[in-house]
Amino acid sequence: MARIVKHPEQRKSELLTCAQELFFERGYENTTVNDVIEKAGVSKGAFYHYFESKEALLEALAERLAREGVERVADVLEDPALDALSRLNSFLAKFRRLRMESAPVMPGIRADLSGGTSAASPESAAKRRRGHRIAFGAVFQPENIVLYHRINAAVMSVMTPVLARIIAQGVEEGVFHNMDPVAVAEMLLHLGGATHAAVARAMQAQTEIEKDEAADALENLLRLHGAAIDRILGLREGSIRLAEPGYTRAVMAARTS
Amino acid sequence: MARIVKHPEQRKSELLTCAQELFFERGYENTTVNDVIEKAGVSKGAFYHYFESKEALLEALAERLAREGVERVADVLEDPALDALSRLNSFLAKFRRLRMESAPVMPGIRADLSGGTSAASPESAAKRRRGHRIAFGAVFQPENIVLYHRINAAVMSVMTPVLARIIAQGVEEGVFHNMDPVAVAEMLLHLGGATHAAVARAMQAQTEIEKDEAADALENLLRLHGAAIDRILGLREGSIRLAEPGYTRAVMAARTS
DNA sequence: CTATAATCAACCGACGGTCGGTCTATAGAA
DNA sequence: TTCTATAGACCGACCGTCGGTTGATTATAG
Repeated sequence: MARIVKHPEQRKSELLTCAQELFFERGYENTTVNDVIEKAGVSKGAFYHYFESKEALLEALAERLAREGVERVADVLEDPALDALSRLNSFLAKFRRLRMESAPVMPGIRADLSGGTSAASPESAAKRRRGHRIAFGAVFQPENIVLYHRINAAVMSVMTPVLARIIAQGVEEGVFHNMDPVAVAEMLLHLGGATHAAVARAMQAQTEIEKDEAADALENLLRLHGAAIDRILGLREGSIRLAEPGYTRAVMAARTS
Repeated sequence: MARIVKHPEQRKSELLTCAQELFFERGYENTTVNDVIEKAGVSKGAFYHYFESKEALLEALAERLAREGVERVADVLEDPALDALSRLNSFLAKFRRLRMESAPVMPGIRADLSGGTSAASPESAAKRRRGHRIAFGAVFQPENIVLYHRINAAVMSVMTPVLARIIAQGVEEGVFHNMDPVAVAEMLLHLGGATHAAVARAMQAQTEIEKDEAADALENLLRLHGAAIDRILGLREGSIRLAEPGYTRAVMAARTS
């Protein structure tokens, strides 16, 4: 076969992108290395030139997603005008959005970048992020625990210090009342896991009526989680707002199947 | 080979037990079906007579462990003398103990029931529970996310309603101040996930000094988690006691490697 | 400055070994 | 006999290896 040489970085990135799409569509276990190299238009040898194993590929993907995640919340961290509470609220909002966007499918958009050659085109981070939204929401399917938990672990480990800094700011400002920002950060992120479970449940909804109910339930739950965070941080009830009303429903409506 | 026929229930149980030991020692992925049937002294055919797939085996194991888990906390649920707070405290203590016991290895005990024939002897639940303590603590190794999360999911789904009932009692008694017991139960159990992560970290400790520090850190964290639960439930600080002082250290000391 | 050799990363794809799962046959219970 | 439990040879998918190739880059000679 014709030999195509590319910048190593780009190749690696393409492989990751193909893997990401396939993993999100079919799940990690149901995707073979051959699937990935076929989609990327690369040989076995090339693949194993870049990644030690299929596992390593997953790990690298998790890391990349985690990095992209922090990039997306970077602005709320850097804005010096924000007090701790608003910073935390913005952070949580962005974080939740991040979570949900890796789930739903925007129907119809899929056609314009599927196919084996998509990887050949130059890749912007923005384009890859589109890939997220297009994915089949497999992260929420039960068969994909591995995929989800790997990504989640990576995201948590980069997000913990970030969140901890915000909390530390709050403690310094005297608005948050707790010790050990890092531990509290971990707890809040683990609570995010509870949210994930709830989102997964909501995603199971089939009929319109079920979806409506699920969306309501989810928003209620988010309010409750918000209240829990209020209490953990020693804030007035209602300080943390996890649920912008209607957002949940909007996201769910955009989802296919 | 000689054909040995047993009560289906017992066979199934033996297969589960062998699988449990192997999974805990080597992890799910690193255990082959052949390993399991060899240890159990059974043919491939027999195995696939009882379980549709390797996956199904894992699922069944997770279910059994979850069932055994509720059995072990059943008494604190049924004791009518307990008020909600003491019940919750006992529940959390037992639950935490459950978590930790599936991790450490009691050195030296291992010899007396290892080997391929152990499965042939009659099995009491008590003996199987010993198996827990004997396991290599692989549940805390990073390569065993699958194993851990499957078990955890099963345990959570049976524990949620149980915990919810306790919380509901507390709300009725007017000592807990929050709504939706089920959602709160889920949150508390997810917090348990944070504990797990911390335990996993503590388990990494190698030298005696490191272990000591890790034990201290872990107890601090448990106190913090306790405080968080206090706040979520609207209790006086110190009502929930997750860390019996010294217990953490004792458990860690009992662990090999 | 050009030509050529040497080097090395990037890439190819056939092949091997492992392992989950299937299938046919049969022993024993009812 | 019939049905369930058991045996174990066999199949095929799939991860990873390995020996080899290509082409860009750099060193060296002319």
